Amino acid sequence: MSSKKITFDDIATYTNFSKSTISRYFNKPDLLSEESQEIIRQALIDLNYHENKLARALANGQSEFVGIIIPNIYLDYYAEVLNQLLGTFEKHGYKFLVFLGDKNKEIEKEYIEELLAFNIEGLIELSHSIPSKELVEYNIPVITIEREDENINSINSDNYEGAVMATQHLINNGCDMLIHVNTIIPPNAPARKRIEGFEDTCIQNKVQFKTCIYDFGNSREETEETIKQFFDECEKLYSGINKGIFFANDHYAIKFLNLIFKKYGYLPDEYQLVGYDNSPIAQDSILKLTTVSQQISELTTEAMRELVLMMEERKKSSSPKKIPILHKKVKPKLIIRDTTKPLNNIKSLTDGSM
Amino acid sequence: MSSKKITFDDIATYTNFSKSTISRYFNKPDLLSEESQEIIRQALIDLNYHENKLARALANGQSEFVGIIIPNIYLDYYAEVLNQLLGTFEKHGYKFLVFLGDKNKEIEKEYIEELLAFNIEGLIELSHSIPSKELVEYNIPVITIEREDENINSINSDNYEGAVMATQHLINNGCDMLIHVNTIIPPNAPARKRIEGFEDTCIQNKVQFKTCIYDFGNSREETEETIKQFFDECEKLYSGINKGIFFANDHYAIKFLNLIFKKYGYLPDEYQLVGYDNSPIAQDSILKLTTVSQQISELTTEAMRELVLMMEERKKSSSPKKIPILHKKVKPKLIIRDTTKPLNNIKSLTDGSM
DNA sequence: TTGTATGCGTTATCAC
DNA sequence: GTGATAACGCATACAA
Repeated sequence: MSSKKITFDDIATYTNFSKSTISRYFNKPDLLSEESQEIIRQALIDLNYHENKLARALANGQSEFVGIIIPNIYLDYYAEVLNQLLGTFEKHGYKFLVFLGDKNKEIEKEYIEELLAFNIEGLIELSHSIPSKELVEYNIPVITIEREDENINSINSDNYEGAVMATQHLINNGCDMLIHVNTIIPPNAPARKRIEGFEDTCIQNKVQFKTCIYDFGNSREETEETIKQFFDECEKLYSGINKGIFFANDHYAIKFLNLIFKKYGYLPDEYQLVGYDNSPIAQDSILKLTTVSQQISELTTEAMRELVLMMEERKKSSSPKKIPILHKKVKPKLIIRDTTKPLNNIKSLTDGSM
Repeated sequence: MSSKKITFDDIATYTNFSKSTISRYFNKPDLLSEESQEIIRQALIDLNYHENKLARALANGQSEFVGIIIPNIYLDYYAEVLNQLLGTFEKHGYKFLVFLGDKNKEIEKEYIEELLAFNIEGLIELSHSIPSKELVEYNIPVITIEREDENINSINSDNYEGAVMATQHLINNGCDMLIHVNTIIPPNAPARKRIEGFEDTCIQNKVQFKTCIYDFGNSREETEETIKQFFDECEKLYSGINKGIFFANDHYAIKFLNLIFKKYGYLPDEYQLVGYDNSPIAQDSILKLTTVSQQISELTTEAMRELVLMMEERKKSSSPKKIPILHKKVKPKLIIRDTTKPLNNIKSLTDGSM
């Protein structure tokens, strides 16, 4: 039926206009008279025309594609980031070509080549394999989210601030011993700032603290085993002390919480837990977890805003125009739920105002 | 530096070959002599050539694009499906253009138009808005996953079988009262089969049962409230009876499990719970949940396999070739964990063999 | 084994 | 306001 492809040529013959006029109808309709527009409009319907954006992209150099390289989508954080990014189609009209990165640098570079072969107008990089120094060399608009970004534009959550808020909250609640549990983080990764934020806050408040860095392995089992060991150690070493534990993510915190519940059947006052990420799991657990939200929605909105700016800029002036590198930070939010509560002592009252 | 775009023309001049020969180097290299190949190979490096797949696609009609329309990515199930689908790039080489569907039919149809404008070779539809009858009319290879599929090729999890396995397991374990909790499911949706599978199995085994359909609302709060009411009812109506509860998904089951733990501090023998989906949460809960895995990996592998077949077929014969509609089912898997266990009575021993 | 000519469906540059 | 013509970068039928 409508199998044969209708092109501008067909419409031109049908309407007795030229190809150029048909093209103008789409790109600069104001140049056409009202009647001409109406004639073409009708012809499109009569002939059942469907646009070919490949041809368009080839001719004008604008693919409307944005590439995304993301480590995976089974982690809540990445899934939500991708979710939000894809949602911006309505606003900006860019289509997304998505690749799963983080295998190794070479493979990821092949992905970028593939994306470039389709003339992507911009790239959003969440994967960690390619140093920012090399990303710059592709000479296209790139924005990174939550990764090493020394030489390139980026949007990051303010990890330092997030850690400060979590730590201060635990201190305000009257914890006497602060513990931070984290995994091995690559140098330059923004998440490292959480450790600094934690330690600085403890020192400033003159409170006892300990930073525990573990290798959590690559499987659920290893992670659970590691948390279990940490739990046993806590029970043994800090029994009777009011502990405030700040975990690097919600999963570690929930695993810990489950161990506590299995042993006690409830969360003893001497334990206060704070997670990170505000993943769905933080609300599906036996007690709803106090956590730090990275404000993913703002993170992605900002990322797209900046990327669109860069892409627009590029269309106008072909002059490279050396703008200083942009590192934007999004302030996280402490979400207080049921795994932290003020202990009944003076400290928690005075700390807030001092 | 390497800003100017190198084309086949440049390579042709550089090597004293013609454009066609350069093209052949990429598409039918065997036709070239070894020396010619070597010369061109070197020229590509010297000139720093980068292929333009837009031009290629325009010329040969093969975009290498597959469109995906998926309701969202914050639900574990969809996130994992997308994760797996994107992972097939290594195997098949198709690039994925991803859209978030399920707003309404009109918008989703616009997405499809957009995808068609980029000459996608095939479409994977997970969203529910567009009836299969209308999907067929686009006249391109389409495969649906877990949705209404009357008029179109599809891959579905065998929901009936999944429900049977879950129910039979509860019966074998000695439950005297079977309950199935589900939400309001649109007609024709494959998930409906779970209800049938549950009820049929109960009837066959002559065991008491009840099917509870609730409107779980659109927010976490509403869902929790509904589960809470269901829990209270269970406690009141079926106290002392060995209940086997089969939930439509892991989230409902976990919410229920949390309520039990908050009340009792453990899972009493009179409760046995089975979820559905094998979401990550099933293993992060206070007790690891017995659940039915949809075998997402096989679901997506099969989907891509079939889609690739259809796409290949289409390239060869332009004859529409009426093949019968394919409805493939993937067998789910019962994953037994800590929320079910055989009760000590004869029943659990004999039931299996009868 | 390689070259010539034409087409893919648009946009862009002039010209009228 | 509108039209002719040359790009865009590659593929392919037909020659040689």
